[in-house]
Amino acid sequence: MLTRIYEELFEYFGEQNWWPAETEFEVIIGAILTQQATWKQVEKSIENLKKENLLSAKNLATGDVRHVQKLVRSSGFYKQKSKRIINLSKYLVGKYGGDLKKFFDKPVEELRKELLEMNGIGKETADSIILYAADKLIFPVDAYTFRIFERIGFISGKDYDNLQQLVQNELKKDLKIYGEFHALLVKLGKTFCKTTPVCGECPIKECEYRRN
DNA sequence: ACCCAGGTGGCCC
DNA sequence: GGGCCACATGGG
Repeated sequence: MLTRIYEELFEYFGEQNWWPAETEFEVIIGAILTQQATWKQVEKSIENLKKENLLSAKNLATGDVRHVQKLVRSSGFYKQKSKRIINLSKYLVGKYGGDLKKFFDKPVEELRKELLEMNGIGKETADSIILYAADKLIFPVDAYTFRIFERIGFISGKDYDNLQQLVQNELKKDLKIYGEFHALLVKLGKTFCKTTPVCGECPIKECEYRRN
């Protein structure tokens, strides 16, 4: 069933090519900045950081908090987010010399646990980083994914690990497919499956919501 | 003017 | 373990 939905989405929306970033570090920063914010807002912040040459763990680790606050302001929650990306950078420099290859070089579960210990990194952010930056097989679940699968009638309630398992058990274990599926669900959510639904041209035929 | 966005952490029960 | 709430800018 999920594979079928994946194919419907891919056919309707086309390839999404996530994550939009030039470097692995940029994926990490973007993943934190985009929490409860739109990608448009994050793009501005990323651009600002890039101009100031702050998109590397070593440089950001020594960045001035007030300065970084101004640069990421557009992403919202800018005080906590600036503190968090600087702290994370310090950690990466302190423990891995800022070398992400070393940071990522461990089993998925170990990497996930390490990420979740960081302040400001929860399950979705951790899993996004693991999938899109570390290139390891794990499926990120976000608010759209919950909403869509709930309306389809596939789940009830918001159990992250449960939904993640459901997807991972059914979907072909392939990095490209995991990455595309997550991106396509976000695309679907933004387009048709908003808080107040606009089902109209939605490509998901098996959705319970439109039948009722 | 209100609602929402590619969440997370803290506090309460 | 679940149910609130603060965190904040910017677009519809």
